[in-house]
Amino acid sequence: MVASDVREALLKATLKLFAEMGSRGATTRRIAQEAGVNEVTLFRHFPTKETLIHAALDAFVEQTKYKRLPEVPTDPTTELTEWARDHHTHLHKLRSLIRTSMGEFEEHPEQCKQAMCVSITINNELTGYLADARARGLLAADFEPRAAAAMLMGTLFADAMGRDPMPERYPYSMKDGIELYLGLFLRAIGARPVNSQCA
Amino acid sequence: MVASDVREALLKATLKLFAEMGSRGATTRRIAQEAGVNEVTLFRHFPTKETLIHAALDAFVEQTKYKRLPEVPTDPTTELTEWARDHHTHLHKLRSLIRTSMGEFEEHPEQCKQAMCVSITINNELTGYLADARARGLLAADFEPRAAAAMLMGTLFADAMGRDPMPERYPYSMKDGIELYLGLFLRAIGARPVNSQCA
DNA sequence: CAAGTTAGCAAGTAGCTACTTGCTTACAAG
DNA sequence: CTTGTAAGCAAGTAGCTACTTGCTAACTTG
Repeated sequence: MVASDVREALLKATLKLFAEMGSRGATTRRIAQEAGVNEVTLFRHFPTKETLIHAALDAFVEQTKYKRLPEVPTDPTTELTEWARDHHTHLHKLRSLIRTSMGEFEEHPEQCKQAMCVSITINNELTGYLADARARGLLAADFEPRAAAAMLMGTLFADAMGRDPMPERYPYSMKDGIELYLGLFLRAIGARPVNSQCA
Repeated sequence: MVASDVREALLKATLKLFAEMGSRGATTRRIAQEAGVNEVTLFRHFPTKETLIHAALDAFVEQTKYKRLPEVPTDPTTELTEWARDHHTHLHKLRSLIRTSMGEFEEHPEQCKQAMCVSITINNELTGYLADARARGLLAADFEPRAAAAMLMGTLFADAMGRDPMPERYPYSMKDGIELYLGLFLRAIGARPVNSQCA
């Protein structure tokens, strides 16, 4: 086993255990065992547990890929629906990690911010897209792109985080939910609805 | 000090420390110190730490009060705006506790559900209100109340949870945010907007 | 073949964890 | 005044925590 393999195995194991039980629960013993290496080896690669967790989150953020919105908006209804589906899938896959990171905000604010920085980028991109589409006359003229972005992302976020703790609140499927949310959202921002009665 | 005072102090201290550092971080030693009692006294009142945390969350849920929507909807714009303001304040006050509980879902799902049960009730109430208002012709006829409720609550939830870890995403004040969200939401569900151009 | 690197292993550090035991003190009710 | 209850305190349990030390085995590279 090459040194870089050990390092990678440790980062992967750390991310998994961190998502499952937080930084207190992800003990060096458990991480080493999950990675299949000796605990001493862990400390030869990372001086402290804190360093290891930081590196694991860093590596995770760096390798994260997300679907980008088109630079030039042409069909908000289609483009936003497709984007929302992808973003929700992304959030749902990472729900444990996100919940754990946010849950540790009080104790480790920097660590939490580190994990959340991707969503800030995505939020900015969505805001920019909405502003562009509005400027091009594809949407209503009188809405605030930042708030609309917060609304769509917040809705998807809450759905992805809340589905397993509160299934009663989400009786419809993820797929149906996104369609329903998008229907409402598109009407809110004045996009061309499928059955337009008004504009 | 009466026995019930000790019990209450322990429950209060437990809730505070649990919100700050989760069930692993809220050690019996710290809880006892925060409550101003001896650690042995803690175990005389609660056989295990688990029991104590459960009781603390139980007491919290029981004493939680929230603003109710009117049973008969008459003015959705005003009523929902007022409700949203109150609900957001409520979420924001409890953000640490909510984040921590959700962060521990993987390890303690029942404990998480216990803390989240209030929001299920609130969600049902909002859904009912929207359905009633729609049936009375105060809103558009073609939206899904469950999805709309999830959207409004999700937006407020994400705002309240995300404001301190990601201030960049919420450059506007809480008060302004709610107004912006409500403007969008009311248009989505076809409520009488303040400056109507269409219906 | 020699030298350096990397890992495993056994053991040990000091400190924290939930929880227990035995004894003492304070107070309130009969 | 006596009795029961609730609390404090000191000490101890067994086990886990991050992290260290010293030594050995395997592999790679010059």
